[in-house]
Amino acid sequence: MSQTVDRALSILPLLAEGPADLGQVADRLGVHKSTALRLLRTLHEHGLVYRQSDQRYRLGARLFALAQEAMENLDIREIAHPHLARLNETCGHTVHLAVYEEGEVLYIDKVESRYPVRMYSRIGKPVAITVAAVAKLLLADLPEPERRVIAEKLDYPLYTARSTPNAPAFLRELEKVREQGWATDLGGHEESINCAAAPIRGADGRVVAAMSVSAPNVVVTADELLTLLPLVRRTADAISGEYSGRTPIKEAPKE
Amino acid sequence: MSQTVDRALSILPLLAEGPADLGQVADRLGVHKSTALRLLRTLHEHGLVYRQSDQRYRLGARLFALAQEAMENLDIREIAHPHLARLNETCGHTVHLAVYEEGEVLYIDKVESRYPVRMYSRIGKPVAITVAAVAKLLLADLPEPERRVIAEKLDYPLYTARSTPNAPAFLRELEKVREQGWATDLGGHEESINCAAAPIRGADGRVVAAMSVSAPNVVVTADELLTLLPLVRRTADAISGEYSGRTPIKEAPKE
DNA sequence: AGGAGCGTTGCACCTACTGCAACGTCCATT
DNA sequence: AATGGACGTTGCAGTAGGTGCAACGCTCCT
Repeated sequence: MSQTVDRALSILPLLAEGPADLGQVADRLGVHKSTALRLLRTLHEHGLVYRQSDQRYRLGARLFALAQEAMENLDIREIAHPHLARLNETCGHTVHLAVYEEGEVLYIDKVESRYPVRMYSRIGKPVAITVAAVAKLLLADLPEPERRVIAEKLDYPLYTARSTPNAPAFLRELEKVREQGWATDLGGHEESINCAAAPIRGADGRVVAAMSVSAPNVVVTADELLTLLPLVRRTADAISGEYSGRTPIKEAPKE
Repeated sequence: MSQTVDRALSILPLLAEGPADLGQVADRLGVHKSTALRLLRTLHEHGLVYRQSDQRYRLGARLFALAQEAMENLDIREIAHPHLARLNETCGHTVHLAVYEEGEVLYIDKVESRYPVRMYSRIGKPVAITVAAVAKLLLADLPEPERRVIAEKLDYPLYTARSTPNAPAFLRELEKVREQGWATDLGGHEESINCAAAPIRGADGRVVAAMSVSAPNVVVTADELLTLLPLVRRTADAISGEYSGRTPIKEAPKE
């Protein structure tokens, strides 16, 4: 491990606490002022550190730019796929991955069931937004006013007797889903199909995608499917972790 | 300037473009694989890079956290946000908040009219500094010699026929903006988009941020947008008042 | 089973990082 | 106005430690 880089990077969390001048940085790093100066200069050239008008150092704007660009280039699908495949190996059912985009919920990945009886769905196709378990999770995470606006605008087709009938019922369901952190669709879209879904969250805690397992009654009952929920949630959490770059940080660098 | 740190930091923008393996990083840095490995390891220990399951490297969670903290230290943003949101409620258009830092102008907040969900999506991106209304305001407030130096160094891309063509034109525009206390961008960046902007000032009268409303021609004409100018200026003044009235002291949490 | 590609490690060399001390500048104090 | 102190900055000599090389181990593909 590189000492110089290590020291330089140690400056960042230090500055995250608030602005500091050269002396303070040098002290807390345990190095000579001149050394700290050179490190700060290098950080500065890369825009990670900003020198405010009173000459003290602060975290710089390039940090946003980097984080922002990294977000954009992150492909949930790519990251999630191995997890989805593994889940499918374990339970055998169809696994879906979906995102919310401009008023629609879209399937962006799918691993087919090993059983001969499969549910129909297509990647890229908008899902039945008022009933699908993944849709509930994605909408439940939106700010309340927006949820309301969307709910009012939607149609509520009665696919089955258990379909969500209207906006108030939908909003109530969303509230419930939001609180419990998972969702189901028990025959709300097609009479014989049940789903259990869990949210995938980004570094900021917001829901960026949702995943589900689906199976028809003829293969497993709704109750049996629900026993998979912990597994689904664990898988979703694993994807969240990887997506947000959450490293099991070791508390190494003290002395 | 420290070579080692310089190399290490050069990895970050490289990874922001997308995941890369050791060989790719080493090649693009122009160093031996073993060197790149050690740099990456150090970055990894600090959580700035993350190693995904396929062993490729990516920017890590710590970077997002730091960006977040850096952003939170900008208390203008906190103060301004409710005002921006209210303005957005009133006029329905996109509202931006931007600051100047180290030769760049960056959006630090945005309220999007149509897709409030994606409101963080472009924050952190440098703006088109030669044409954006907020950029003109922020640069116009710099001391004259500094303005000139910056203006000389800039590129003047012709996004549209109305883009600022060169340094003299830009300096003239800045002078005008400085005197009138507001700025516009009428199709200078994208043909169909107009903006009207106003400055936010600190207690000492210096411009600390700038805000704007933007709307495409298809929604409102440039003239109609300009009728919002008084409202934008009043909002900016309200933020200025609140910002300068408050003690901008951020206490360090330890010691 | 063999080979290619990639990450990893130990090592010797010498780059370039470090701490020191001296200098410049700004500000507060006398 | 003069002086002292605090802080940032720079040139320099010594050596800590970063670098590239080459060899090794692993996994995956043929």
